[in-house]
Amino acid sequence: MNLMFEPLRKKLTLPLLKAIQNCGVMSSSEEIYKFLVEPPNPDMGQLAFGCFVVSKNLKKAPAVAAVEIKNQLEKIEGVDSVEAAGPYLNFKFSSQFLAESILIPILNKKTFSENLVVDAPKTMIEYSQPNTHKELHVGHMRNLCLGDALVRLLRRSYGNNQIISSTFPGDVGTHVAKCLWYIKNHIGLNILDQKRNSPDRGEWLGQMYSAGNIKLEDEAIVPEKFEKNKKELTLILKQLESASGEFYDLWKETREWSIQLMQKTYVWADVTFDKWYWESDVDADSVRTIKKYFAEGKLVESQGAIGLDFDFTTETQKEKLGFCLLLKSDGTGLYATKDIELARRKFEDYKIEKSIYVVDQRQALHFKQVFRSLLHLGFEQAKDCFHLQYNFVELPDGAMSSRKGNIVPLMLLVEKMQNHVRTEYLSRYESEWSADELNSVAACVAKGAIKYGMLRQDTNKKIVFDMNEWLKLDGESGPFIQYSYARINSLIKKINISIDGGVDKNFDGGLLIHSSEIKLMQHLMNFNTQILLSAENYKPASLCTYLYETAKKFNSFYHDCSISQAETIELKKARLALAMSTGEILKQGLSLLGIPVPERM
RNA sequence: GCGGCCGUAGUUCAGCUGGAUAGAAUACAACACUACGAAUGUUGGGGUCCCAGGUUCGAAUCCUGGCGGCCGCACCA
Repeated sequence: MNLMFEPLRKKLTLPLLKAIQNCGVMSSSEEIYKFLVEPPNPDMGQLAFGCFVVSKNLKKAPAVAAVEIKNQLEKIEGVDSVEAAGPYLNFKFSSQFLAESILIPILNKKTFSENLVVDAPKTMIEYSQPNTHKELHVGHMRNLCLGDALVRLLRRSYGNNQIISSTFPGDVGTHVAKCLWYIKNHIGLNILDQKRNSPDRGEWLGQMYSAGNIKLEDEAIVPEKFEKNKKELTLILKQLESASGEFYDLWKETREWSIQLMQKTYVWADVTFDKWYWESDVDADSVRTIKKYFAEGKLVESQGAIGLDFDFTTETQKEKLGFCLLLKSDGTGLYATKDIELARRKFEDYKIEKSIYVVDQRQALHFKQVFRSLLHLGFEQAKDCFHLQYNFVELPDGAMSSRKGNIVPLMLLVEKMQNHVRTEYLSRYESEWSADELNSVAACVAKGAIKYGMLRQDTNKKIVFDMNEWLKLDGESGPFIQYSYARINSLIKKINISIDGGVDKNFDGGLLIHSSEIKLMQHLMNFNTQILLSAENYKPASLCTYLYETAKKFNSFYHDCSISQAETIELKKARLALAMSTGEILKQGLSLLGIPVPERM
């Protein structure tokens, strides 16, 4: 259940409820809280109540209802004026009240610790399902950034203990076989002695996979070669399955190389998982589980295979999800087989009530079938399983595919971005800052650029990745927000005044009357509402927009209202408090997106 | 054929659980640094919100039907 935590809205609910009841209409605080919106123009006030709901019950025009409610409204402390403007009641708060109820909780950090929701469900978020023996590319970056931001947003909203993050790497399967096949048949196993000590052995495996795939596709048109290759691949897969033989040993060793490369990426992204589910671990059990369900009569047989049919029409039901195949006619499992077993483990091992899967949109039907199957098998939690689908990252000349080998490796983007930031923007500090600081700031800004770029766009729109466009860093970007933060930070250091008794105590908020100051405060007011909205709608992109607007509103304030040149020391203190609050919001907000801030840049 | 997602300024996108005059960025034009950091700010032009119906006091937003693009639909993952 969501709490009413936003102080300005909360302030108006009770007086409004009373006034509406005096007009003879029943309502509730929750309803009123929900219908309080921001006027289009901040000069009209900070909050507006649309009288449409009331007018319906009153059977009067909304504008008439607005006037009637206004007449019933008692004086509210902190509210300077109430105006009926057409169907709306506009409330203008005093600067004093705005500063007290918005800035002070930010400065004493209450804003960042108060509860937003009670009775939140225990939730698992699975994201990043990388394959070993392949290299992560910029497409995987979208998944990683999205999943991580969701974990952070939901932890803030639901509480840290309610959220479990997990990953499900694919460390077995035909892609592994293809990679090993190519090394053995076309490179020779001797090379491994040399690769063992090579720093790029993980990347190299990815290249071997691509090369193997291309080779196999080329040779598939010659029937003899096709048959020979198929036999060799089957042999490899059999060895992996039986956990013995030279390919099994090879797999065990090379798997580690890939995992180390993944870890490197996760370290870069500041991502950690509470639980790693390995495909190799789930694989065998999944087939056993499905066979058990079949023996219990919960599944059907069709054309020698086993699964569930969700394509039927009866008098009461209509389903068009197709046939969900769970066991092939040769008795082996499929992707869906593993996902059923995986879900079972999540439900039973962690007692989760809600399960989120961050996977690209091509899997939409797959997850519909899996969730439907889980429900059929008696898992009520399936109703709270959610597939967060996102669209692909493409290159300007089309789709990216590690099979074809036309990928932009994820760490290449990171490297290019860091170098770019270092040479184009930070070179001016070359003589002033230490090399360590230059490097760490470049890394921080690059991270901001990449993560923000991946998150700012709505999940169901595709991203066309153009390296040159990404390196531009102007307009709505992560570094724009980081820059605003860095500027606020150095501003605070330079102003060099102290606020008696700490910044959260003694400043006169009543002095903040410039429209840029009011607009900024009004915007800061919505921080927690915005977080909850982003979390519950699974939309980190909306938090991106919010933070970008925060930075822009701060920039306007910065240009309109000088702090160092403020007329009085009191005004200086008040403006400083506003700047500090904004800096805090930017820092905390970015951290929920997984983006750090530099102290200077 | 069936299903999912998308269609808003030249371009990339917000807004979509219905509400006040549809917003940014970019590109283009002009202006503002002896100044708390110009990775900035201010101003300007630029729109049949894919089309047609419907619901409503009110539709970019909801419903129906089209059109266009991408994706998916049984032994791959």
